[in-house]
Amino acid sequence: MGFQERKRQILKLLDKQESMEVQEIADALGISAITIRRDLQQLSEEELLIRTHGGAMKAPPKSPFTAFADKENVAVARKKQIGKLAATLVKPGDTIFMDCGSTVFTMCPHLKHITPLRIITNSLPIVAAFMEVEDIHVNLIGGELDKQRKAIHGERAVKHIESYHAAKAFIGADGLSARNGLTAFSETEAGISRAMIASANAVYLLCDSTKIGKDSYLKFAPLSDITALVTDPELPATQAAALKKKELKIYS
Amino acid sequence: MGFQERKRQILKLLDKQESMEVQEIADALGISAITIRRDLQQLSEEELLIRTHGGAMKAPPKSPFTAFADKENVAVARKKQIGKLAATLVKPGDTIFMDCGSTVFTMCPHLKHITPLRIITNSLPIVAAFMEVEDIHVNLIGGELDKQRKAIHGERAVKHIESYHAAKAFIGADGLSARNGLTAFSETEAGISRAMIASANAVYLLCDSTKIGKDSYLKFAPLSDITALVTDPELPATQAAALKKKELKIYS
DNA sequence: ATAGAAATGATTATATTTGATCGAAAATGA
DNA sequence: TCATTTTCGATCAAATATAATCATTTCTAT
Repeated sequence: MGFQERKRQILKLLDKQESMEVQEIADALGISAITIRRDLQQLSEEELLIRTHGGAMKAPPKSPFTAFADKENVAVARKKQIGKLAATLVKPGDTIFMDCGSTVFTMCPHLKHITPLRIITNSLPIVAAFMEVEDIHVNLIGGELDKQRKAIHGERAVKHIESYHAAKAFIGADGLSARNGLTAFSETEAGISRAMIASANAVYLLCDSTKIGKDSYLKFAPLSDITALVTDPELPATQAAALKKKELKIYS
Repeated sequence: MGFQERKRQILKLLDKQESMEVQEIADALGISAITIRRDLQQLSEEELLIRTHGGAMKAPPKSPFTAFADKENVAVARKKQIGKLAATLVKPGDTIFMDCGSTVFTMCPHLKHITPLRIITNSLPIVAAFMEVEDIHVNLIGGELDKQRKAIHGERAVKHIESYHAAKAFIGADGLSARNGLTAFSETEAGISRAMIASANAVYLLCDSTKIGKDSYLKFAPLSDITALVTDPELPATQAAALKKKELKIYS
């Protein structure tokens, strides 16, 4: 068994075990502890795991192109549910806006068979997701690359969106409340969302229940701007009631 | 069994096995280990697998952005030379256009330390290449996604380029001759190149020697539009002379 | 058919990798 | 705090893989 192969094995073991001791790994692979130590050193230099005294721990998930940053990894299951549900609102032949949030991204796997479809987006992970899909046409919004969010932002991007029209827009938000409507962390992202809202017939807000009833710092759109909220079933009844009172339609 | 056939077989084996040792492959194909080693070296240069001490591993699934189509794999070494040379023309603080050709792409590794830098491009592989580079600012041209070329094309993309200005443009071509100037296969790509030429102070054409003296079907720019040609040292003297006669500067 | 080119295989010298040993450093428990 | 135990890092020797060189075979074009 070669060097690289062993590295893979170690990582695979760690994937299940969360953390392991040197001797434990050595026994599992039938190889001397000193060699395992060398491997661990290299792997930790590559930041594929965390070296500890006597062993190693699983590395915090790295973000390649398609992955999202750490903060996004909360409530993954909930987001996936939302993505699946939101995808049912899309029909073959639609033209849709999709913004760069991680919740919106979870729609992608469910969209692949709703063809033909035209997607206008500023999100690079979304572009990557449809790279191999024949009948989905992608229009990528141009502008400044935001490396952290893996998306395109800026004034030019807003202009770009304004020159298009779509039947439906799927957007995210960092907070949603009956009182303050849609709120966001980031000014630039909010600008994109606003532009999409303005250019779409129907606007669907994808927002998991943990964000509902909470406000982020920037108000960027009133509740009346959105056609419906798509969320998960764990939305507390009191929150649901408050939103319905404002005549907001809710899918969950 | 020919050389190409063997390569295919090796890749097929690896597809199932995840990783194999040299001797293992040699036995499976009934061929000497030394030859397998040579094959593996070539295959790893083409990035179709990962060479390890004692064997090889399946190539990691390429990110949908970084991979180029197969036809690009010809003349890899030549292209890399050109990329390295062209990168020396870039200075810290520059704003540059880069088009979506594979030759232009080879500049990327050499640009990572020329900072700060501002790159305006329609190429997704280039965007991916600089995703993790702090001091390189990327402006992605917006428009229709061309999945095959992993680039953005279309009328909107041309408009986008026209609204910017850059000190230098680095572009490719499918053919170059003293008689017909720059030629291309694809109408849409030619449109992008033309727009970049029009909005840059200096235009550098990156073109490997196999394409020089040949014409593709669409003439898209005269020789006088380009500041200099960057090519490899294998350019035949007769071709070089013909181009120099037209007052074209050549780096090789 | 034959010369030249390319691919393959064998051999040897060089590189890497592996495992062992031992002194130094770090963790553990009183 | 100190002593004990464990782990770590460096150096060395053995095993193994590789690169380089050359001879042989196979293919190609005339």
